[in-house]
Order: sequence, then C-alpha cells, then structure tokens
Amino acid sequence: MEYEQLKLDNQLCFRLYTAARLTMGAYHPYLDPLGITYPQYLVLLVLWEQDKQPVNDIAHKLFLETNTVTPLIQRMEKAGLVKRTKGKEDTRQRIVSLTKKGIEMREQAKHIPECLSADIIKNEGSVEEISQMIPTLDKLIAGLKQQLNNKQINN
Amino acid sequence: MEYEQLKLDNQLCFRLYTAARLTMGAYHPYLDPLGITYPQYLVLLVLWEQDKQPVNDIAHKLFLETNTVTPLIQRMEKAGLVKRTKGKEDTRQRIVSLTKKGIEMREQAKHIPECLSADIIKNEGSVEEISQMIPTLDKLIAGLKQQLNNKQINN
DNA sequence: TACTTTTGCATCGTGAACGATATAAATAAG
DNA sequence: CTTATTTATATCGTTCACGATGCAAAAGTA
Repeated sequence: MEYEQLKLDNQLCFRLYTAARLTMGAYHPYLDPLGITYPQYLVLLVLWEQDKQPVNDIAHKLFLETNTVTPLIQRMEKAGLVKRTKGKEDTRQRIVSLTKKGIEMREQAKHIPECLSADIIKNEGSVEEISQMIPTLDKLIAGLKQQLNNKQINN
Repeated sequence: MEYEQLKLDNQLCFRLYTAARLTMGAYHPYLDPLGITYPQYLVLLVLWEQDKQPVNDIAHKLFLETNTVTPLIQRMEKAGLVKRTKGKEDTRQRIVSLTKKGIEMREQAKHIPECLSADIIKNEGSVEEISQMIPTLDKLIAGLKQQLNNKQINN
C-alpha cells in the first residue's frame, strides 16, 4: 500500500482537469456556430459585463497571464470581434473594446448557459448537486491564487 | 437582467477550468525537479498501476484522444521514461512500458500527493470539503463522457 | 533632473489538446 | 478469398497556457 496515494482514482486534480476539458467540449456545439473558442467566449463574457478594458484587467479576471491573453485577443481582433486602442492616461495599456459584431454576439450567446444546464441535466441529473461545488471551487481557486502570489513575492 | 446568466460569476465551467489550471500549477514545484509535466505525470500514474499498456488504453483511462497521447508519449520516450514496442497479437498496437528511469521515478514521486494535500490545507483549510466534490465530479465526468459517446455514434 | 525600478504588453519557444486526415493492420461482409 | 469496414496509431494545423525574455512607458528614488 506504499504507493496507494499515487493511484489515479485518488487524485482530485485529475478530476478537475478532466471535468474542465469535457465541460469545455460540451460548449463546442454552441460556440462553433459563432466561430469562437471557449477562452474567447470567456473574454467576451468579461467585455459584455464591462466594455473597454485593458488587457491586464481581462487577464486578471480570468486568472490568466497576459502572454496568454494577448495573442488570444489578437486572434479575436483578426476575427473582427474586438478592437484595441492605446490607453489615454497610460499609453502602455491596450484598451480592448467590442466591435459591433462583438456586441451583437451577446444576443446569439444569450441562451448558451441554459443550454448547457439542460445538457448536464439530461445526462448527469441534478444541476443542484453540481452547483453546490461552486463555493468550494471558489475557495480552492482563491487559496491557490494566494499561494501563487506568495511565491512570486519570494522571487 | 436579460443577460444575467452570461455573467462570469455564474459559470461553473469557468471555475472548473480555473481550478484545474491553478491546481496543475501547484504541482510545478514537485514535477519540475523530476523533469516532467502534469500530463506526463498522469501517464506515469497509469503505467505505475499497470505496466505495458497500448496507447489506446492509456488515452482511455485519461479521457484523452490518442492524438494527444501519442506525441506526449513520444516526448516521454525521448526523455528516457518509457519505451514503445509493437504489439505481438495485434501489430497495430504500440505497447508502452516503463524504463528503469520511469520505474525509479515512482519512488521520487511517492510523496507528491501528500505534499499537495498539505499545500491545499495551508491555504484553503479543509481537504475534506474539497474531497466531497469527488463523487459529484465523477458523476459529471461520466455524464459528459456519455454525451460525447452518443454524439460520435450519430456521426 | 537623472537614474533605477516597476509595470503593461508583446514575442518566442515548448508542451499540451483536439479536429481532420492518413495509413496500415485486423476484422467483417460478400 | 476478395472487398469493405473498422480499429490503432500517427501526422498536421490551430489554439491555448505559460515560463522566459524584451521593450517602452510610468513611477519611484537620489
């Protein structure tokens, strides 16, 4: 039993990793028609809540690094969903704003969350049980983020 | 309130996606010294439980596609952790087996799960609360996998 | 004011993920 | 026993994700 803990069955992270990938996969039928990927959808969610944000703010809200978000947004710009302008007070900043196409996509995306809930109900039963994970996941995320920040200070 | 559901705060998948990424990040301090990545660690977990498996079995256990696992294992082979031999009954199969180095790494990796638990306790408090998510995640994963299989039949 | 440090973003390289496609071997069908 | 289909793996192209590095603007310091 010396290696008991090294069993796949006992690993939480493996489940998070798998659940995240498969859930992202479940978005495919709804995002493909819009021509966007799941991370791009997340960027749109952020901008639909508040337009005209610098790259850094978007990255921060998504817990991503700017070197992930920058090319992501460049692809979205090429697709005509957003445009980037230089910041006025701080010229280092690149303010990302929605184009007409990006704004209009909100209407087309409106029903995606309920579609996904429906898909989950269809196969797994209760959304309630799954929703109960949310506060725990939030605590986990907050703690891991904390840990990451601590490490960056020590370097 | 028409777009209420499109808020990031209301999205389960976003949390899974974030929690998975950050948890994988928490493995870095333990995997970097071994020179492996998290997905490579998962492949090793599978092989430590049972050596000499075809690519397909490994992919299936990790809920991954073979076109993800093949290059992953090729990199591990280049790193001297595994070797690949042709299957004897079925020559299409590539049997993946651990090298001496791959076997020995188990000993070095033995304490990683408890280290990670300790890290989580340090910052988030209870591992119990987090462990309670496991059956729900398993149900979610099983349901999503089911949905994916259904779709493949319809094509 | 001149110099140093920090900050915001971009670029590069590597390793996943995965859809699409290819190829050869195994299996099924005729 | 051919021919058709399925299966196991591999290759290719695109998009993430992120560490490392670069660079210019802003902020802090002497």
